[in-house]
Amino acid sequence: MSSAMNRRQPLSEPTLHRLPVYQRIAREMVRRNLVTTDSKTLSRHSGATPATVRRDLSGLGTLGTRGSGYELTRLISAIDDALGLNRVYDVVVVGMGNLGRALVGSSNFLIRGARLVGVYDSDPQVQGMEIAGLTVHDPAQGLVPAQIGVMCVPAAAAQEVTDMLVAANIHAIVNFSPQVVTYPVGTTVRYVDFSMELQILVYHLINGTGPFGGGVLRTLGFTPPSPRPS
Amino acid sequence: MSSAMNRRQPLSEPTLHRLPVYQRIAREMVRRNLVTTDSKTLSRHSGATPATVRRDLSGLGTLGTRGSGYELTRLISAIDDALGLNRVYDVVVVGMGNLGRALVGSSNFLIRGARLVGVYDSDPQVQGMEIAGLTVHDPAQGLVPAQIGVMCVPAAAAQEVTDMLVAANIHAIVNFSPQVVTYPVGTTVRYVDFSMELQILVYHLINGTGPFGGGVLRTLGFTPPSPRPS
DNA sequence: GGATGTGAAGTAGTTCACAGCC
DNA sequence: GGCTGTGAACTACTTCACATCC
Repeated sequence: MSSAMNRRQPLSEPTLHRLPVYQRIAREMVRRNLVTTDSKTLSRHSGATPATVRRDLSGLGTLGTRGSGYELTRLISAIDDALGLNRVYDVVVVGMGNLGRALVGSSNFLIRGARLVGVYDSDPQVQGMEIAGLTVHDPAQGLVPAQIGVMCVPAAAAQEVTDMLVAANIHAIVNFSPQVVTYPVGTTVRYVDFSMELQILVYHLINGTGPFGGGVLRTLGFTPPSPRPS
Repeated sequence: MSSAMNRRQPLSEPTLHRLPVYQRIAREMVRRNLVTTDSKTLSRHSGATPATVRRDLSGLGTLGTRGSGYELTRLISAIDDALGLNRVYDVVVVGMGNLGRALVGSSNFLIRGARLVGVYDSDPQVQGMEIAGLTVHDPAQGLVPAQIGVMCVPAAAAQEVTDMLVAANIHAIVNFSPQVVTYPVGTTVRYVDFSMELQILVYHLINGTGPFGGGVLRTLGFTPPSPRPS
């Protein structure tokens, strides 16, 4: 039913980042027993303009109905499809401090298709504990095969853990450490940085962007790469 | 010394989101006893092109030296200045589960200028505990005055807590709950969503964007607003 | 020589506005 | 009537390329 690989032109980066938002809204609507929606409603809830919503969604193939709008279940599965959420991916999480536990415990972290296959911590006190149905192991002892690695370790350990992940053939990494790490070409690292959110919010607060400046808040979060420093 | 308010044209959104990245890199360099850097080096570590780095930084006033580059301390304080990090802001955090604790415990969450003034949880078991030097209180009993509110509560409580924050006159909110909330015009909400990072990573993984597609990974994280649903 | 800062050119993303379909 | 989907216009961002200054 769901063939993820109908070769359309790749989604633009901004579109790619709005799709999960639309999906969340659509899921919420389903929860409220709604059946359809339209670009204007999605616009109000997402902050994108109706035209942008339509442009984004039209990139997923023909899924709206002129005159009435979008069927929610169809919309949700089309976005799943576009993002590849109908495929199964194995995820390991390294670092079982508060953040690591918060992540694996959060129902929304493991999205459709993502399967938690390993949890690690270098602290012997934590090793052996059962978290999210898995036993915590020492990452230095080797990692279970996976496609995605998540790092929730202190900044000081970030580079070392990155190297471990790369050595374990895991080339897609989400880094929650406030640390720029280096990695070989062919590896992807996404940085997630809480303090950045605060910084941006403070800026908007001072400059009146966001609340004022047009009514609708529009924000983009930038996260960096870093191929091969010296 | 630091006058944040030299009225330049407001920073563009993409620039605004790269500045913290440059700053992090600069801080790391200072830690390694370096004194200056240049746009090419910042480019390598940030993933932006050298031209983009220069354009971004030139917006902060004249701070580079032709022929040699940027002095790190000057660069850091210029970014602080532009983002308003030299001003003091009061922050409250609602929700002291794993995530809330991880946040207030993380040294990088409270950036320069941000001051944690209140921590809250609706669980009586948690109330009274000392976390990050503060006693946890029941948010329903009222919140201490602050400029910024951070929500680390379950999705089901997100709307209620948003209303509390707004009632307490806190109009800048960071929402870590996977829940789209509604709020009055004049309030800013930034959504931070972990699962979104995974979704985007999965997309890049499938489509070969990022690792391939040009060598350097470039990613943008989009976070939504939502003014007034029905 | 070498790196910044910036007009000018190029590219990407957004918004308009309307034809097409329900 | 209403709402989608999309060429065309517009706006914003990025990149080039070079004059400028150390």
